[in-house]
Amino acid sequence: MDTKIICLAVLSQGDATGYEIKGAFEEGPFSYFQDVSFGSIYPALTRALEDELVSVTNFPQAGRPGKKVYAITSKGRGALLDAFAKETPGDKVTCDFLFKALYSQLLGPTSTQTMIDRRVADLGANIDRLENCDHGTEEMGPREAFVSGFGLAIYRAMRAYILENGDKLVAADRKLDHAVSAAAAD
Amino acid sequence: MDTKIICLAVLSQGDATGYEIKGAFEEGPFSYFQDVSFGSIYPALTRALEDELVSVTNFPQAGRPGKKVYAITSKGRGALLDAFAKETPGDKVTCDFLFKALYSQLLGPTSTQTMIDRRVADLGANIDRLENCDHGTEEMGPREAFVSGFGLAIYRAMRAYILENGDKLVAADRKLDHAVSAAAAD
DNA sequence: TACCCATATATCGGCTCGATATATGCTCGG
DNA sequence: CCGAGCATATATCGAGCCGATATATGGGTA
Repeated sequence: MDTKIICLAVLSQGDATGYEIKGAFEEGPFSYFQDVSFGSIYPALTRALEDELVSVTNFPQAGRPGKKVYAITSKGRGALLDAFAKETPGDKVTCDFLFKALYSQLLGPTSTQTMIDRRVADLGANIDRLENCDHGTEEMGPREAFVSGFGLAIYRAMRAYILENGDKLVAADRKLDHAVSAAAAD
Repeated sequence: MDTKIICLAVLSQGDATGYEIKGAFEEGPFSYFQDVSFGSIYPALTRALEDELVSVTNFPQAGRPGKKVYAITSKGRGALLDAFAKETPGDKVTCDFLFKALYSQLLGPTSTQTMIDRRVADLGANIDRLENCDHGTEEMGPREAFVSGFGLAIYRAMRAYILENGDKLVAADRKLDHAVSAAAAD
């Protein structure tokens, strides 16, 4: 999703600084599907300001760099609604693990097994985080619960699949290893 | 995954042109988790050539632009192995649908329902494609089967979750709608 | 015949990420 | 009691990526 739209969406629920916009996604249950870097946010806010989609108020602070609190304008609200009305591109599971799996013969059976174990552990950590988040501190609305539950369901499905089929990947690499050894013995 | 590494990985299984490297991912069962654009491939191949990770052979063709067939070098093989040995960043489910779901009050119940229906249909199409691919034409090795099966499992989990919980999202938007109407009536 | 598609390479603008710079107060461990 | 590191807060830069566009032409289809 376009950084400009992310900013507008956050601002539609209340004024915020660039720092706070990043904070809305970098931790909490939503970091699994969306994150934004400062290198995107600040230029995006500047562009949005030029297009009059947002307005700024400066709050100089002693010592620290002054806060710049952004607010969405009615033009910005229109742009946000337009973007939401447009059709969304399909989902994408971006995952280096899958790419490596496709070429696991480069790793060999031992490293492949290590990679699988690491991925399962990683997914477990993510699942724990989302589960605890669920019972967590502040009240979670139905939308937040839906998105967080979605992540939980996907992560569980990933782990289950890897746990069930990972050995086939290792077996393929082991078979190739034997074939190479046999050829070398000739 | 770095485009340079994608190119090297494809070339490790045989010489290819830039056009063929793109073809390896843009269709077939692997497009769901990885794709590369020409705008990335050609510059990446040029850089790899400068770093002596690949070599080229030119095949001028009558009429058409000449094919440039790339081959991986031993230095390139080393770089590929290094990249595979490094730890991978965790998976990411990039999905505009989830972002919109988080802010579905901007859409209202009707549009939210439409969005959900469209997403379910879309996922169904993807599932069909992966299922048919599975029984498909050419022989699929265990690695290809693993990756393709992974996609199938994830898409099914997504669809199941949305089918089961989508109504909660719509209900939240409907409730808000009523509240707004009541406030307007005051 | 006209049009679009497949083959094939290449570049450009705009955008994104990750790293880095700047500036300061607060907290925690040694 | 002092320094390290972290939280707050903005901003910029280089490298790389995506999508669109340009170029060139043979083959198939309406």
